[in-house]
Amino acid sequence: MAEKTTYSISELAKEFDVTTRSVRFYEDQGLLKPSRRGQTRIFNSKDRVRLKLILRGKRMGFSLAETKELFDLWDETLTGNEKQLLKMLTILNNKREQLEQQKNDIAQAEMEIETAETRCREALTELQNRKDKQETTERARA
Amino acid sequence: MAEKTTYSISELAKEFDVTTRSVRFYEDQGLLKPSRRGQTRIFNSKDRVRLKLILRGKRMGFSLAETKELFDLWDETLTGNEKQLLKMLTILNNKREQLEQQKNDIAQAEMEIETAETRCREALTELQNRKDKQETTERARA
DNA sequence: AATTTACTTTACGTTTACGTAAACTTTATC
DNA sequence: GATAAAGTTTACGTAAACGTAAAGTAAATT
Repeated sequence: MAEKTTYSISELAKEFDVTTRSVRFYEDQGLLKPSRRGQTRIFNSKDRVRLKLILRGKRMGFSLAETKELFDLWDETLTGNEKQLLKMLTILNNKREQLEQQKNDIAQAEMEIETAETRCREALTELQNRKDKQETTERARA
Repeated sequence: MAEKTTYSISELAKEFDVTTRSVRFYEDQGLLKPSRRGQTRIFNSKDRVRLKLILRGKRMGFSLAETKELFDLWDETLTGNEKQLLKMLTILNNKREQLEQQKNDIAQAEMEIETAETRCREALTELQNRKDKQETTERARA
C-alpha cells in the first residue's frame, strides 16, 4: 500500500473540509506552493502536511501570517547557518511558552465548565423537587 | 484589605493590557455592561471577570460572538427553566469536546517542537564538527 | 481662570480570511 | 463532438475586531 504522493485541490479540500477557495487563498498568501500541470495545481505530501498545520494553527488561534512566518523560518533554517539555527531555537522556546499559556487557559476553562455543570444540575434537581412537592399537595387535595 | 469593586475604563485596560477602544467595543457588542455615572463608564467586578474571560477566549481562538453567546446563555440559564438548563448542559459538553480537540492540537504541537529542536541541535553540532575539522587541518598545514 | 488629563460619541478606515459571481479553459464522459 | 464536471483567474463583497481621527464634555491640577 504505497503512500499517495500527489493530490488535486478538491481532494485536499474534501479531506480537510475546507473550500477550494481557501486552499487557493493559502497559496496566494504563500503558505502552499503546489506545482502545476498546465494551469492545474498539483499538491504533494509536503503541501498536505502544511495544510494540516495551517488548520491546526487556526484552531489554536494563530493567524495565517503567523503560520507563514513559521513555515518560512523553518525553510530558512533547513538551509541555514548557525545564526539561523540559534534564532530558530529561541523561537521554539517562545512557542513552548505560548503552549504553556494555552494549557493553563484550557485547564481554567475546564474547571469553569465543571462548576457551570454542577450548578446546572443543582438547579435541575431543585426544579424537580418543586415539581414533586406540587404534585403531592395536589394529590392531598383530591 | 477589601476587594476593589469598581473600575474605570483605563484601569481595566491597563490591567489586562488592552486599549480602551477595545473595552468600549466589547461593550458595544454586548459583552460588557458597565453602569454610568453621567457619561462615564463604571465597571464592577463582574465586568472585570467577563473581560478576563473574553481575553482568554480570544487566546483560545473564540470569536467575540461565540463568547457573547456563552455569556448570554449563562445569564438565561441563571433565571432559567428546565429547557434552558438542559440546553446549557449540551453546550457545556460541546465545549468540553472542543477543549479535548485543542489539547490534542497542543500535544501534537509540542511533539513537533521537540522534533524541530532536536534537528536544530543536530545541525548545530554538525556545523561545529566541520569547524573543528577545518581548524585542525589548518594547524596541520602550519 | 486656564490648562491638562481622562473620558465621551461619532464615524470612517484597515486588516484578515475568506464568499461569491463571472467568464474562461481543460479534462472526463456519453 | 457535445456536454458536463472540475479547474482556472479576476475581481468585487463582507464580517470581525479593532485603529484612528475629530470634536466635544467633565474633573482635577496649577
